[in-house]
Amino acid sequence: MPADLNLRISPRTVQQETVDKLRLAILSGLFQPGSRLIESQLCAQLGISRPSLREALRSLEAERLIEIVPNRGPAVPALSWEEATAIYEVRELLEVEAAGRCASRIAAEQVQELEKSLLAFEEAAASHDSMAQVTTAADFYSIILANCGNPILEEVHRGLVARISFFRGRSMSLEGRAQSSLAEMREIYESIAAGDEKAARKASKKHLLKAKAAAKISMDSGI
Amino acid sequence: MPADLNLRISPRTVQQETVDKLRLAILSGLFQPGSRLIESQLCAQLGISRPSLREALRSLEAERLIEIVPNRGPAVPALSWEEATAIYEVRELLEVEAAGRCASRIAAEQVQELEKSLLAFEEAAASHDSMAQVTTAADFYSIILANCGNPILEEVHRGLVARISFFRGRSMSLEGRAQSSLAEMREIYESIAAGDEKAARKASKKHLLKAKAAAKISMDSGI
DNA sequence: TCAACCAGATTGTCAGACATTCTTGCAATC
DNA sequence: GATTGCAAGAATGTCTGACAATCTGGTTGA
Repeated sequence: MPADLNLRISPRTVQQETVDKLRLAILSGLFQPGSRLIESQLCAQLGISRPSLREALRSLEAERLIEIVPNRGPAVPALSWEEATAIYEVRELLEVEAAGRCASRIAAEQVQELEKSLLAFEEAAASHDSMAQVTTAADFYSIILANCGNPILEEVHRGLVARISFFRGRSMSLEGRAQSSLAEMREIYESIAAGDEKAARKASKKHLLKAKAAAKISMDSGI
Repeated sequence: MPADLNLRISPRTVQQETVDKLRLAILSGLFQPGSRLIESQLCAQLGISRPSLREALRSLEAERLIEIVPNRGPAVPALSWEEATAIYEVRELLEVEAAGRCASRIAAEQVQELEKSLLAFEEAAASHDSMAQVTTAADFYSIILANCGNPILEEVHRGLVARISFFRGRSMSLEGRAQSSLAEMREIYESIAAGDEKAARKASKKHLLKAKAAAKISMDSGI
């Protein structure tokens, strides 16, 4: 038996469930950026006590998914474009690296998985369900990140992407963005499948820059 | 008055104080990796209630400075070398980028500050106070990170460095490491002061690789 | 119109309680 | 002797209830 196999079964606690539910609510846009969260309301909605809720809120605060100002309580932060840009830049750094590493080390089995997720995105892109588009695109990336050989890279990346989920959802519903996104992702996939590290980096960088540009457009237009 | 100036004064809450104290205790090595933290003991030592403590612990858990296993409670994680390597790799990615950006955008005033911190490290390196060495070296980096123009890069970097503080302390007390570290840092400083982005990246990368190697040695020798 | 003020809402923090789970030492069994 | 089973104690997960400090919005008074 491998020594590092963690056999411990972790019972899901109330606080974990709460963190997951709230995180999902934020990422899916149920809580709009800028809106405040009222402890008593959330307790009632979730059917939990205040201490449990507050623990969950502290976790989300540390993840930067909410902000808690003393005596004002928690709120979903409204990202400025400067902050979003900074996140996109770091994300580029990580994602390009991950794509490159992934290309030179991914197993055949995972390549198939990656292809499958690309097809799933293709289907979503054909529809006009921007929620499904964001989800399937996220799956595609997470397979790449999971196969880059560095779990920290994956972890940090996930944290950053979560913080710009708002922009991702809006930019994906931009006219023609899903289709061009599909083309870029296919290029990434081809490079990785071919084991071409350099091409994978290049394709990944191109995709990121376009995604960022799309996010900028959607932000400027929408306000 | 600039619109983005945040004039809100934030009263420091019990939970913030607690997070800071505990974080410092972990970073300074007061709590050894692997050791478990007992809520009741910490409450008594810190003079706070259990709910406040638990909120603070959740924050630290989200920062990955402690691990909380359901029904077993919090503990300081003992980093494996694989995990440490992964962190060093991402840190390299971020730090090299930061050094490069810093070189091409830092103001003269900040260069002076950087020089001052280099001198402080020089002094610490001459002594044999490895605690002071780690602190002053951390100051040096944080000035670079603060001037790279990307606050997210800075934030993520700080989080990663915190998680390997244990290794940093040990490797710095390695024979001759402080002196060679000083030489590497001086090279970084010179490049940045000269505004030479490429050289700054190169020097920064070299420094990181050596730091990582030193950490490996200290780990292998010390168990 | 504007400033002061007051009531309600909300958060920060604590104390205490109890069920569940983990740990550990000891006894019993093979 | 090694292993299993059990029981007591310790520690955690969660809840209820409470109260002071702070914030918010509207009303009153100048």
